[in-house]
Amino acid sequence: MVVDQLSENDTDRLFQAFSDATRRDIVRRVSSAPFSVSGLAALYAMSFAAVQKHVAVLERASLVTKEKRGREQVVRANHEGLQRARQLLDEYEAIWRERSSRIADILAEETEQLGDALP
Amino acid sequence: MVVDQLSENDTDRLFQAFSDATRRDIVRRVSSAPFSVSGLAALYAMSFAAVQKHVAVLERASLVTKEKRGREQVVRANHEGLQRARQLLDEYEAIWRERSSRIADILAEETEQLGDALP
DNA sequence: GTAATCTACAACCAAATGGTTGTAGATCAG
DNA sequence: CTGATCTACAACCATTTGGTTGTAGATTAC
Repeated sequence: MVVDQLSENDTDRLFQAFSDATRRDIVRRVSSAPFSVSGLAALYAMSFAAVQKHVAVLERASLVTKEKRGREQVVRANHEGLQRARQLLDEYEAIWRERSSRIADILAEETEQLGDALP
Repeated sequence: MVVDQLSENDTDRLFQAFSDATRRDIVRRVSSAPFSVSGLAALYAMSFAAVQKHVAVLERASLVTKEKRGREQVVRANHEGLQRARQLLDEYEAIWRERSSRIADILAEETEQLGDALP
């Protein structure tokens, strides 16, 4: 499926975006209030251009949006990316739980047989 | 309460580990059943050494464990890493929801005032 | 015992990543 | 109008990443 192939790349970008402490901090900040790019840049010990790149990475990952507002660019949280990331991890959790419960079933069965064998 | 103090580097590694399609597939596979490293390697169009490295990345991220079993190395899902990742995303979600509800409150207040102004 | 299998690890390579500086175009303030 | 501010983007650099091949040590199978 072409859709899946494309979304694999999207997923790569999504988790890649989360794999940097500065970017995670930007996500937190803009999740509670909008920031301009320069407003964000003022928060970190790195150049404006570096922060600009981090924001671009987050935008490509659908974790933030940018909106031109006069000469500023307003950065806001984009819930879409976060939602997708959470959903993916939920799927892995579901797979894990399924195996967990299969194991639990087997243990219960063994316990039952043990119960049969003992008076 | 300081339940799980996760260093920024640990978090980097965690999400970095998820940012590759092969590694995500390995996580899914070993979540439903244990695999040897060579058993995993047989699934992908890349060298054994490449898969070995992917498994090592997942192990450092606490997403899988390896256990020597004869000459094989059995790879299993490690729920710890997945849980941490989910918890982190839950925190971002909480921050976002908080802002969301603040905005909803403001809108409700405005609607109320509008109601007061209109007969 | 010998051969096949499984793993570890080193050395190497191309591409991506995260940072820098510098330049230039818009927009706003006084 | 002029200067300050905000952004975009290019060029460059060091390090990391994801892959390769090759070698060597255990363990298992016959």
